[in-house]
Amino acid sequence: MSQISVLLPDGSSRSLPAGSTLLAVAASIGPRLAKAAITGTINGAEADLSSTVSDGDSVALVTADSEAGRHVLRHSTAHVLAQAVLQLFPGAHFSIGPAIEDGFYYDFALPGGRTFSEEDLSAIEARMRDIVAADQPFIRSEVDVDQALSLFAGQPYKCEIIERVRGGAADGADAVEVGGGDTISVYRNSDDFVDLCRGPHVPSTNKLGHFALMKVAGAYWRGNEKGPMLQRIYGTAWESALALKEHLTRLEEAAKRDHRRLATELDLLSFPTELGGGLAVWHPKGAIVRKLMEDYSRLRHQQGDYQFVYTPHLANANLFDTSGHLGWYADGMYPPMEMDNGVYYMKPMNCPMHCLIFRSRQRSYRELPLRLFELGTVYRYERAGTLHGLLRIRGFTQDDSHIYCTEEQLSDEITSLLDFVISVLRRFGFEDFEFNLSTRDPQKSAGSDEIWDKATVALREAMNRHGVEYKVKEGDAAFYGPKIDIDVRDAIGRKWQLSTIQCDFNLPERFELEYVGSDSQRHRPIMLHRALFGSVERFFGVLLEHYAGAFPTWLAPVQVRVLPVAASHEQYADEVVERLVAGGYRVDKSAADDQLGKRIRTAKVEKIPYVLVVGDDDVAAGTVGVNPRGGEVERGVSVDDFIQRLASDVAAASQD
RNA sequence: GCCGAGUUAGCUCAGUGGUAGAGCAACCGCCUUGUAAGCGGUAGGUCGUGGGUUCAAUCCCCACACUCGGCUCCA
Repeated sequence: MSQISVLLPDGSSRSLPAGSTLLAVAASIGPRLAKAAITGTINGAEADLSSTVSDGDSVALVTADSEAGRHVLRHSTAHVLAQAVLQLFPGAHFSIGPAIEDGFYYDFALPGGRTFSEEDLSAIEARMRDIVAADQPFIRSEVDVDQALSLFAGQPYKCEIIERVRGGAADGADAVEVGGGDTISVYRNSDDFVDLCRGPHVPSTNKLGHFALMKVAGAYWRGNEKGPMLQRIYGTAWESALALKEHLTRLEEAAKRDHRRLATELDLLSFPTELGGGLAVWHPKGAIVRKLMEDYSRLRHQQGDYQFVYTPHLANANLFDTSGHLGWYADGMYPPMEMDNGVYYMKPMNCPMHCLIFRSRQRSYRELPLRLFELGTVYRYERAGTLHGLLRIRGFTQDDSHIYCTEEQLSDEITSLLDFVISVLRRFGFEDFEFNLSTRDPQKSAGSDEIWDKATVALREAMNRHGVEYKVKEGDAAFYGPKIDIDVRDAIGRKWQLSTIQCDFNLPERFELEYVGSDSQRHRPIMLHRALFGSVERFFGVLLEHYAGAFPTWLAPVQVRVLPVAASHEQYADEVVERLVAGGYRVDKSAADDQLGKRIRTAKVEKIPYVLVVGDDDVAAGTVGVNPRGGEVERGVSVDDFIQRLASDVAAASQD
């Protein structure tokens, strides 16, 4: 038998008999790898371990503890889920089941419109474990469209996917199922279960097992809300029991940070039913944090040469006709209010009003860039099922600015805005930023191609000049222009979209905005929409989760709590409180009605940055015992020293 | 808006076709406390709202509101 040679990732080559499989390559490297490998790549293309390699191929093996490996595990586990469901629910239809971040899902339609219950999930999971224990191989084969249609007769969703392959329209989720090309690949696990799939898959179900079914939810077939609603089962799968456990622990930790839970526990705000969905009331402790955030924002805008404006919450429908909002987004606006002199709407955005301010008198090029800033409260009629705590809300306040500038100023303005955004967000403890450029969706946009191109180029140029890397989201722009969205990573690595910088050639045209140039001629300004927090409410929610409720000292609702050890120390405690309050700090006292340990615990649960304990020693020496959040207790600190420490703590986090 | 699950004391949650319970919190006592829950007592609920079934509904049915998990949407 002739020998072939394959190239390994480390640059070495290995000689094997012709017709060897990827698994044989793994085995030739070592028995441990042969056991750990679940798939591989041949010349960069993903492949099953059973694939044969050819002379000169570059090959690599994929183990379960890599991102690619986990992806395969999850996809294979999704197949096991489908098999279990088809066995337990005769007549069930299955549609698609991809791997997703941390897990997988599979969509089904049950006979008679039945839905899955929690108990069903346990039964399905048990059946899945049987399938894993049965050590079923994943056997790949390729068929043509007609063979595929007969193989999946009685499975309308599968047949629809296959038909789309015939029509050459397979893409996205379909491609995951069938791959590209004329032939269709299928994977068979047993006599009664075969699924469309591009693969690759683990060689056998015994490579799986560290999974859990998480929840069941409705999902539209092909994501089309006019199409049928399927039943989606979500699961998670990992390479080891430990990795699975760690994932579940991470979920628990994230749940503890849930801003809705923290908002209630820390008495920050609430969503009274009487108020209506998606509307919040801010309690004193939430309101002070919000005020500090807003104060900081105002300070930075003032320093950044922005001009403050105020505009009303209501406007005549004519305004939103002019702006185009009624044309494009009437569905997202609160319904009209009929009044004797016309129809009024709650404002969904501040920009039309800022345009009116620009237009209120003649403008000179010497005034540009003109930066109008407002903490402007807007109302959007978000659909009932989309509301989500502070993150998706119907009444909210934008730290909104509209910048009017000349075409020549555009690039500089955007470049400096990028600095401004990053600088402000850093003050709130964010360090990781990701930039996205959203481009035009021809179906949902106003304005000419030329204008859009110009705006898109300006945004690209600015990011290139600034040296930030960015991703492009095709067709994700607002109707009036392309935008840069800025995502941040929070303390536990979750991604949040916060800031936005949007280029708009459209509104200046609609409002016929003009300035007088140095040539004495009238010109049309360009407009930038931008928000840093986005929505103050949403940003507050993100901050709550980011800090897990433990606001840094400069933002904490209560910065210091003074605890007299016993009633005899109350007077001294009051003196300490008075001194701190006089210094401008937010301080309170917990009287000696309860035992000290109890009061310390309460303060810790409230996540107060500093707990000061004062007793006999302190009264005698003019000191305090300092118990900082997350730090070591220190006795006998002079009040002056503590104030100094507090001042530097507050300053460190808030100064630029 | 769609699919599913929920809504019981301020909070977290038990519970039953015969008008309700715990822990924490609150309040009142006792304790006089040195770094994460001292002890005892009291009060607190039209069981989300409105209809219906029933001798009887917090429980079963319907509608609505709100919440949660997704889907869709997000200027």
